[in-house]
Amino acid sequence: MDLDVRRLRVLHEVALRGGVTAAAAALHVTPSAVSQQLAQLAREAGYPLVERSGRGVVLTSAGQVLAVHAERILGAVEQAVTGLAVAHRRVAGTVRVGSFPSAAGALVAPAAARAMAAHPDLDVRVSEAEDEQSRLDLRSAVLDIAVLQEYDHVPGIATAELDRHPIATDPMHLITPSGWGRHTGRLGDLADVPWVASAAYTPCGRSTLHACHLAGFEPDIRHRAIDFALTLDLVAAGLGAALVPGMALRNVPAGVHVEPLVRPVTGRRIFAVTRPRGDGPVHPAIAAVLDALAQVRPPAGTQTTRLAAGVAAAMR
Amino acid sequence: MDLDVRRLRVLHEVALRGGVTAAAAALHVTPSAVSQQLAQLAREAGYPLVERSGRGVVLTSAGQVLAVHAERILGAVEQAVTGLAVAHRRVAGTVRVGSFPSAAGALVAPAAARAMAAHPDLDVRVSEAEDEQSRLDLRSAVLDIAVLQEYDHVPGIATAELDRHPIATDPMHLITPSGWGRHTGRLGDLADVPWVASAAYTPCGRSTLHACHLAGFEPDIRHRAIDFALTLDLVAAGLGAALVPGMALRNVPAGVHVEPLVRPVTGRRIFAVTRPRGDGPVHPAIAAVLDALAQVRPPAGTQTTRLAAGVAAAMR
DNA sequence: CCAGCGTTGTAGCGTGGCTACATGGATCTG
DNA sequence: CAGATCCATGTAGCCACGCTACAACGCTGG
Repeated sequence: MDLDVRRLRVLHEVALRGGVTAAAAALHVTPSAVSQQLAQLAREAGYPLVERSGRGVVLTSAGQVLAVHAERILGAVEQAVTGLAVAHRRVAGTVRVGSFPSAAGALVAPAAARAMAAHPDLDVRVSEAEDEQSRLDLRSAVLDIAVLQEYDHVPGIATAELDRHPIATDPMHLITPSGWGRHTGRLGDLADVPWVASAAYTPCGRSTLHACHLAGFEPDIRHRAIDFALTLDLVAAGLGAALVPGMALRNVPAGVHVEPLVRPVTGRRIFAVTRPRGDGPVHPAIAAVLDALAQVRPPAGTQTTRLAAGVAAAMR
Repeated sequence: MDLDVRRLRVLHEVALRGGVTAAAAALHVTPSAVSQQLAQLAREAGYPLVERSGRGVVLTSAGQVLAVHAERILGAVEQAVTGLAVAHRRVAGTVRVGSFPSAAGALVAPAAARAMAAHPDLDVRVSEAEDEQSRLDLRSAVLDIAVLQEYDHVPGIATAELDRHPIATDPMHLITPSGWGRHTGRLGDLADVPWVASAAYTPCGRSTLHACHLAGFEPDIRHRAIDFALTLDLVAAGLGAALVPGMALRNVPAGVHVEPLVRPVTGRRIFAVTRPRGDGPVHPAIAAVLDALAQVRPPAGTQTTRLAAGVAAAMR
């Protein structure tokens, strides 16, 4: 009984994505192929692994057990590949990095360029995605590094069982139309103005709300943006004040006043996660990108604090 | 890059057996198939894994690294199967036990019968083999349990990186033709008689020699046996004295006097080894056989001491 | 230097996995 | 409550991969 890795990857993907169709999409095959592989794996394992539930499927207890082991096995395979690269001290190959939008341009793009310049055989690929999708893609080896964020006082994404590499802290800034002239840096002084915020389902939107509550008022949110560029434009148009992380302040349009938020001080932590490597080494190519991420200086105009200390050390 | 388990098993086998042909034999395929799989694996890994050396091949450094990881991966796969069986508390399947000759009949056969009687879905298969071959077959998953021996003062087989389960200690006995009448139990009193010993390359043969040296004399070894039955027949024929472990004394022919060796006291330890399971559980079927091995009472006439204590505990 | 062993290439066959399509069950909607 | 939709699973057929059998080649030991 030999439990092919290919099949185990299928099971893992079904467990991760919650269905045959989603797993098939992630694996770039048809649902039929996934279904057949699952059936074959169940035959080999001796127990049914999934059972139908409504429109979809759920894992049986055997399926859950095997899925957990599958992730370990896939990890062991990855460690073998890493072992080969480490033995040859070769920084080469493709590293796929997923990042939430505002860090993708400000942090990941320069880090990718820096890493590729330093290592000619290294190929870094960046993809912009929301945190949760990055996390899933990381676990299913679509990505090698996920750059995630965690706002103060807002529950972050679950990163247990993933390796965490701090990159930077990014304090919130208060932006107001220049014409207002109310530049105290204190949130409480802006309780009576209209607000611009990120969408309610985003951690930034939740963070804004929480910060206002800390300052003792309920913000009158008139406009909702997804992209920080729109937030800036709305503020530039005089339609309200907003709270944005420093990294979003690379290209501030005219008519916007920026100041650090001094009361209450709040912000977000930016960090990278990788698949757990146990007690083994990090793949040299991934280590090179993590290094570049830790060392990149955010573009002028941002107020982000680097956290290079310890990151390079943590990688080896 | 996905490194199929099947291929990794091929590499592992080549590393273990030291050649393509030997690995092919162990895997029940032709050498050509092994060679092709190896070439394919090298292509996937990105490095050559073997290089020709004289008539055979040796692993490159990359090959060695990958072989080590291969064993871990194969272990992880086995732990997955074990996890399924444990989750269903099902003592079923085939357990292959390899044993050195004298324990195979005295210990393993009754243990196998006992285990199969207790668990109807359990299939135990016994094969007699020398320690070193059992060890190799255990590591390449041809066997699930290897029953090995270790004589006092004789270097035993390397069992590092294998899980060890003590079964019994087996003290040496002095056997002499009945007619001699020299029954002191002391080796030193038999310095001037002819001897029968096991072949020089066997640990028992070496043990006999060492015991005589401890007693201060060089034995005059006239006859060499492989099987203890022949040893007994030679002694029964009056051709010499011999030193044999208690377990070999199940069917003592007429004309042989048996007494425990009291000076010097020496013997062998009998133990089972299994593939390392890390911090995971033992497969229920294997645990059942280990349990039976620990609990079996050696047939009447032997002088073996059971070591049941702690074995059952160690298994869970 | 030849015989033999061991590994590697090549042709051909069989197995197995994939796609495309069809089927069947469950949920949502008008 | 029926039709639409979504999701998983069977079926047929094609393609790719791995195996065997056979041949060739290199090294070693007598």
